[in-house]
Amino acid sequence: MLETDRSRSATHQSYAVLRDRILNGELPGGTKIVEEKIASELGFSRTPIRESIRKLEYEGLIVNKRVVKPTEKDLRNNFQMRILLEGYAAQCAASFLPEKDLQALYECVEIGRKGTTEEIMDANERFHEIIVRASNNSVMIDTIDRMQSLIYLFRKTVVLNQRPHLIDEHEQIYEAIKARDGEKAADLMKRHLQADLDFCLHIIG
Amino acid sequence: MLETDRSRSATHQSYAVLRDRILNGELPGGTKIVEEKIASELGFSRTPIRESIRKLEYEGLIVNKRVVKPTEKDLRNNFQMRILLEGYAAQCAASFLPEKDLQALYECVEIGRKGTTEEIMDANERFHEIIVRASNNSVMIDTIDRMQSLIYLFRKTVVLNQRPHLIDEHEQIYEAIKARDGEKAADLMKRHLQADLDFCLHIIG
DNA sequence: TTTATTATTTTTGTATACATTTTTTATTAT
DNA sequence: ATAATAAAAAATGTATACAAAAATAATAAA
Repeated sequence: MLETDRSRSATHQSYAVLRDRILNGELPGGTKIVEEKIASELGFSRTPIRESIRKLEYEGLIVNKRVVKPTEKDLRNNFQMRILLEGYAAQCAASFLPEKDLQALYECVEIGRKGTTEEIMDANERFHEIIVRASNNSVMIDTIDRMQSLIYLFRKTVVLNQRPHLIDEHEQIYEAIKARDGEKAADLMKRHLQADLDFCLHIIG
Repeated sequence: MLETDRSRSATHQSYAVLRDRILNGELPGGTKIVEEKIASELGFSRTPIRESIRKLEYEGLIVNKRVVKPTEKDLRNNFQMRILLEGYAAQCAASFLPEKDLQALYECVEIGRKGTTEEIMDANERFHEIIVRASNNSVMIDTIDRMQSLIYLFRKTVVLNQRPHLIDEHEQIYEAIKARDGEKAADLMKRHLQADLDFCLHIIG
């Protein structure tokens, strides 16, 4: 259904719409966000709009009342965080990951080889999510969650060019986790993210 | 001056007051936070109070409309994050830290030995802050900033018992940074935070 | 007494109005 | 024409009112 979902709060609805409009480029970086304008556009009052804007500010999608225009530095900063957190998470995964999740991880690799672009993107996201959850650390999970939007925003420009070896790297990480080799899993994950960053930087540079 | 500061917004004022009341124990863990009650208490309307509450929720000081009661798990999660981020920051500091900051770092160590309890606490906080800033990564800096309140809340119970070797450890970290030994600085920082965590857990356990 | 069910009250969510601040535009002086 | 200032407009911050939802208390049935 495409009509607005009356079962959720106005705040939640407007947040979701705004967020999507930013992520899909409908509201490009630099766009001024004016409460009243958004409010009348979406058919809500300013009050819930205000709250969604605040939430988007916390996620870094809105800065100074404008849609963020992430810099190369932002990209580096976010990836450096991911390298630290997901590296650690991969190590945890090697120690703790239950069989069920291990299978799910492998499915992501398989879809990465055979799926449609859409499916591949989902699978990649899921691959990382499973590993992050293995950290069993809600602070980390929430932090990475908050960073997702910004990273996605950047990735859009990159995503159509499928990066070579991406799935191979995932498979290697999967193998290391399966073999319960924490050191190796962490190291591979860090290299994987670094390569991803380098690829992004190369494309936009 | 103790009277409310009219130069700042109601949102900012109420945020600061609420935050402090939570941190100093005036609003102990588990206390139900009711917008209307706080509003009339502080002499503002619900609108700005609502916003401050949201902000405190993002910081983790309010959960489900109640003042957070951090668990041992929360403590561990937060410290694990700090170990990763501040370990990395210490490494950066060894590479990049300007002379001026290096001196400031040493002053923190000195105050740690000679100062009053109040001064020591401030110096300890500053010591870590200088190193975190050396990461030159705003995402990291902001993340650690957001975690401070929760950590402080927990620390309150521990802070009166001065932990042995704390200042010695700071000095060692300072020395490693001064010697531009990134590996060592990171390693010492990680051990330092782990020791801090263990001490906290021991006290509350 | 305990458990369901229904009133009642409290609290939150949202709309609206107005006050304050910020931004833009117009005007004047250099 | 440029910079400084004043006037106007726009946008945000805050208060208040009411509607919806959630929590609590009261009542009835098992």
